[in-house]
Amino acid sequence: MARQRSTAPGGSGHREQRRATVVDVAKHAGVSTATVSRVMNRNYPVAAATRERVEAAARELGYVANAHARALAGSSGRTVGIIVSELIDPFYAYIARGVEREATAGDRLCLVCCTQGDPQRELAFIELMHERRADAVVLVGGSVDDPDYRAELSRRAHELAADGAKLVLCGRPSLGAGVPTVDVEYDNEGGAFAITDHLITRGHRRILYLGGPPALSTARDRLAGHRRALELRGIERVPELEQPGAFGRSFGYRRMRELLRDGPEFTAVFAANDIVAAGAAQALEEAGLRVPQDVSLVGYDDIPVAQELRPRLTTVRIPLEEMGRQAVRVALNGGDEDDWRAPTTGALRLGTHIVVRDSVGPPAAAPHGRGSSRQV
Amino acid sequence: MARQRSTAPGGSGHREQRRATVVDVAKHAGVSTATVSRVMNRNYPVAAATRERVEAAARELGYVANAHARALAGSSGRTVGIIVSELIDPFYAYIARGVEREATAGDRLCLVCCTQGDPQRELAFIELMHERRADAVVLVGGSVDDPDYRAELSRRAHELAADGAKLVLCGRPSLGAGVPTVDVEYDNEGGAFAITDHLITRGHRRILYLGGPPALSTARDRLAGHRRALELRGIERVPELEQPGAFGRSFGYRRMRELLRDGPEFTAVFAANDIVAAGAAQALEEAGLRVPQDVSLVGYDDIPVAQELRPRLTTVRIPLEEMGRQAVRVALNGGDEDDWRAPTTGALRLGTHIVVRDSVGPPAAAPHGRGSSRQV
DNA sequence: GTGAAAGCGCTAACAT
DNA sequence: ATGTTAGCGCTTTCAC
Repeated sequence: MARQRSTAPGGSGHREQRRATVVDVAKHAGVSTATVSRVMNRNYPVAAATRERVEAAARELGYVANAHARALAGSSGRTVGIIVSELIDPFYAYIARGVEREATAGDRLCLVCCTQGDPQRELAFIELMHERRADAVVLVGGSVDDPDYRAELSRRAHELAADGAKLVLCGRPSLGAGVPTVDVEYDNEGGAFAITDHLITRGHRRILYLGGPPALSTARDRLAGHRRALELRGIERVPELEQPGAFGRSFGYRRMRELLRDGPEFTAVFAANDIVAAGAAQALEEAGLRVPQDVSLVGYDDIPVAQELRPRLTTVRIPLEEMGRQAVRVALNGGDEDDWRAPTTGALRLGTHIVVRDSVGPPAAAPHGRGSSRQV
Repeated sequence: MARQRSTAPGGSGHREQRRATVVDVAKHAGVSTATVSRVMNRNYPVAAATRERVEAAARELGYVANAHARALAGSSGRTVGIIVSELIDPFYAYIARGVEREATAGDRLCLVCCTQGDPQRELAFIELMHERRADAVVLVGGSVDDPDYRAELSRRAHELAADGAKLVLCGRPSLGAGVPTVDVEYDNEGGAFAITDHLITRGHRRILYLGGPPALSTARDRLAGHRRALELRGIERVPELEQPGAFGRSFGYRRMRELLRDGPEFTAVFAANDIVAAGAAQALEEAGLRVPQDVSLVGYDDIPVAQELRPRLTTVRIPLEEMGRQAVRVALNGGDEDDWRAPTTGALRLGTHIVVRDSVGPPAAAPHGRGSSRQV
């Protein structure tokens, strides 16, 4: 569908309202298009009087620059793309906020896409953003570990790089040394280690690890940190105490409920993220179990719901918004068309730390689980 | 700054990698650019064999279409813009989700901007999106009622319309009959009326209305609904029971705390939204007041936190995501360059309904407030 | 300080 | 079914 091209001159003296262009403005102001351009971009010496006239003409004609023509003619697309799996998930929303703010700060607009967890869609969106000549495409959150997928992603990264744009991996593992990406990560494994250790320090030995798709890098790293902490303290790993699954609230609720019925004994649960923790908390509540008296509970991410739960959730804080900011910051400044090493590759790893609130206590005298006495 | 024209990655014998264009692909495939275009857009008869060759050439050259050139040459920008005040606020996030999904469904990409509540920024973003030739610009959430601002907004609406694009007002009052906008609203006033009536029906007479910037249309409408319910039931309006303010959690918390210390008596609280309710809930909790035994509490929006609070919050549900969807749906289909009445103006009003959960009970024997006995 | 003109990469008539 | 050829609206040397 084309912009209205407006037919005909009509009989009346009205000129058809075709959108005004530089040419119109130039004519109207009695200058050349070059001058109009210079005025609009205010980046070139132009006589005050001339500028005044041009601006007046533009205003009068309701001139609105065409960003496409502008982008085509040379300068960058002034765009940053961000791809998340779900906008309403606070984890992604906070990162998106960081990206949006930094993009705006860098005088760019932000293209946003939601994959709903579909890697195929992710790839397609990268392509679309590349077509829009985005200066950077930020890929947020854990990724699956399919070789074909990684290969495709790498290919896209190269294509983008060939075009002077950057693919930013935010909170997911690097694609390897040869692939021109910018990596902005956080210490997933470390955070999980720290909070598990926190639990152990409080005396817990039987800790239930709950949630997180085993296929997602994020979830895998958290589980790895958890295991390392156990190992370091010489605590035997009990397979039934590892219950990965999904990252949603309903998973936390349902699985916890099942486990409460016929799962192993445990005195604490480490939910793979705060959302899962919220679900688990509900199951615990409905089972008449108190947190932290009967069972301790911790999460990961420190999104707002962590403070809304009762008791308030002890969890791992990630500098979400900061990650988003850094992602675009290094992508935009890290390779300013300077001829550094060919594809500018950056890496950044932000720290995490645990936030202690009220959901952890010493282990209950009678640990919870199959065959234990249940209070109801 | 131009696309990097530079050296190819690796030291091997690569030739200078300028981004491939239709011309390159055409040459490489031994066809004309027109054919390449037809293949890429798969919307025109092309011999299978030819198509095959072209596709191969494109793949081989790593051809990525230039969306700007494409947009310039005729077709639309394939873009929908959305402007919200804050992405991490679930109210906006859900609407944004609807917009994004519908945009994607309509084969468009989504430009997102956050104003952080600044009307000036809002205007600026509209302009930017117009420059990008967005097919629709969705403005989400309440607005201030400044005449100059409305005038500016109207001007932008006209400019957009002149360009075949639509300004969509989502959850905010129309700009008037003369202005070419698409309006997608929900029944703010009605929801407030309903939930206040719910409280009254349970026996409450002294209801505290808490939060919401008086300058925002959203907040004003909610307060209006509240007042109408009171009036209809013949309940006298007590000025001190109306405590507008902000839409944030901290406002709810602080003001509630102050009010608990030296405010008027009340048996129920109607928070202007769920976030404010969450803050109020905390203040209540800290004061040793139980909900709903000592005081009832309701909110507005029905965002996820409403289910996370204990007791679960009774509130007003708004079809947030649906609004977002409709916003782009009517904007995109409502005026398909057909020559209907000049500027296609649409309007849509979605319903709200209250969701009863556990935060409302009958009034406490001893109403809460200044001079009342407080349990601690 | 300002103008003229050559593209940027693509699509869409219009030919063939 | 495929090729030719104008532009789309803007920026940007290069002259003046």
